[in-house]
Amino acid sequence: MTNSSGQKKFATIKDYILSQVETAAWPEHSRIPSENELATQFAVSRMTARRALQELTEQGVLYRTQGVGSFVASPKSQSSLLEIRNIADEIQRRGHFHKAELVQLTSLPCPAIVATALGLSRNAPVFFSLIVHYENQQPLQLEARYVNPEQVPDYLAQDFVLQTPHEYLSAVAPLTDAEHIVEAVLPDELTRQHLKIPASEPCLRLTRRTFSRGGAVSFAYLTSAGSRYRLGGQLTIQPKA
Amino acid sequence: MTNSSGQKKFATIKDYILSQVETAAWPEHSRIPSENELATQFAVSRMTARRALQELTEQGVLYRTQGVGSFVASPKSQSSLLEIRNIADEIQRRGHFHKAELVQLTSLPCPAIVATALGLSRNAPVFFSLIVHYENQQPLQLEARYVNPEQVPDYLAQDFVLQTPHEYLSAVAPLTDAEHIVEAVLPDELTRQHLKIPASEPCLRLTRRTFSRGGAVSFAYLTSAGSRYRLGGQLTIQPKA
DNA sequence: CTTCTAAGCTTGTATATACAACAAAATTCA
DNA sequence: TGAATTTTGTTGTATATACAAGCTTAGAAG
Repeated sequence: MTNSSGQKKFATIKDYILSQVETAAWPEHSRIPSENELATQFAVSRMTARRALQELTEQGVLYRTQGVGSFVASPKSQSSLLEIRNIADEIQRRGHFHKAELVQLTSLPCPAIVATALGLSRNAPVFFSLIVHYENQQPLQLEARYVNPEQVPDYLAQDFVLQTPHEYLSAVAPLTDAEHIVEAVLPDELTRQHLKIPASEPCLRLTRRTFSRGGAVSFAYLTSAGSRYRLGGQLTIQPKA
Repeated sequence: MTNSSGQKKFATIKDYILSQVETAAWPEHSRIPSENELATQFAVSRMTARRALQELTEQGVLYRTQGVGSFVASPKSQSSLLEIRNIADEIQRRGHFHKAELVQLTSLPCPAIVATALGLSRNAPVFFSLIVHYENQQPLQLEARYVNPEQVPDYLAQDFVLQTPHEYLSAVAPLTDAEHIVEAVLPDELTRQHLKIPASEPCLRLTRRTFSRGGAVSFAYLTSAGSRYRLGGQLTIQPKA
């Protein structure tokens, strides 16, 4: 079921398409290879190639028309997406006490709860980033973040750049313009996958909503494996000096 | 490709599942028929039944676990943040001024995290309560709490001045999905002075901000010394080892 | 009793095939 | 020329099959 790198086949094709789109090798609104062409190129069945195209369509990367083809969707977000990716690199480069890895960065139609939280219309494009945080070489937290694309500059300047998830928990300043909710949940599929925990292991999930004068800016989930992240562990983190 | 009504087959199955969920014929967190069972029941292939289940999972109606089955998701989990916010607004509007008011919601099957914390068996009935704390006639804290039913009398007698307006709750919102609203921080100066605790002692801080379209309307928070705060003990997650 | 193993279920991935629905291009026909 | 028709290629739906991956339970082994 997997290729030489252990990755699933449809995921390999997704990565390929994403790289073509992000590097603008396939420009906006350009027609991309058909299901059959991709299937031939990657030596998979059409249904496998189709799955890659379909998931990217659901994530807002592509749009497809029956009888016509598949096309690269509005990359208005893509320049900003690259910005966020650079910032994730910056977090890692600065050598905070934990390592962060950006595993997914896409623009996707707004889920209902995010639309409500951010005051966006349903299915409006929203930035979605997925970051795995490590401590002691072990995946510790999974951060899913939804960002209002139109407010990215403010968001970057005020909030995102220099703050680590630990600082989210300990710093007081953001409290004046943010809501925090910590809840105990069972891990969703993404969390299970990235933290490598069983479905039955309870997690702590931090939900954070950030506001600017213009309104809600971001909506983030930060999920931590319960067995690795005791509440006491959170409390020992030093506050921002 | 379509059935007698011209509807697509997977859509027919989706509608069926949705009707079962919406009428609570299949209650929350209950296991629903497997892919093969649905395929047999509707005389379709497993992949068609699978598509119905998959799309409903993506929509948050179901959740699925490999090797186990498909289950009815809790719709409240997607909107609980807003429901809690509405309750806070409603409490403030109605002008309740008690030191601590227990607004009991329901008894729930014990989530895994609570089972771990309280030492109950999984899915055993547990008391879920929502407690509002007031100070200086201002709403100060909104607290979600799980209680071991067998310990409720002691709990009531020892800790709180309580009122239980069931009718109020039924009028406001049925909050059947549990949320813990608590944040872990180190104490600030004010907290240290009033609680007489060292700076290194962890605290639980709850924050509550209420917004209208014009901006922030109210802000409520409560910081409690972790060692004195009963909820902290309940929420502490023990490592597996 | 505990621990390990195997069976039997579940969902997840992948293949090969077939036909339907649709749109654009090519062809035919007036 | 211009309109109607056919062809071609695309995505959409559906089936049947196979194996992988994961969880639970039953039973064997110690």
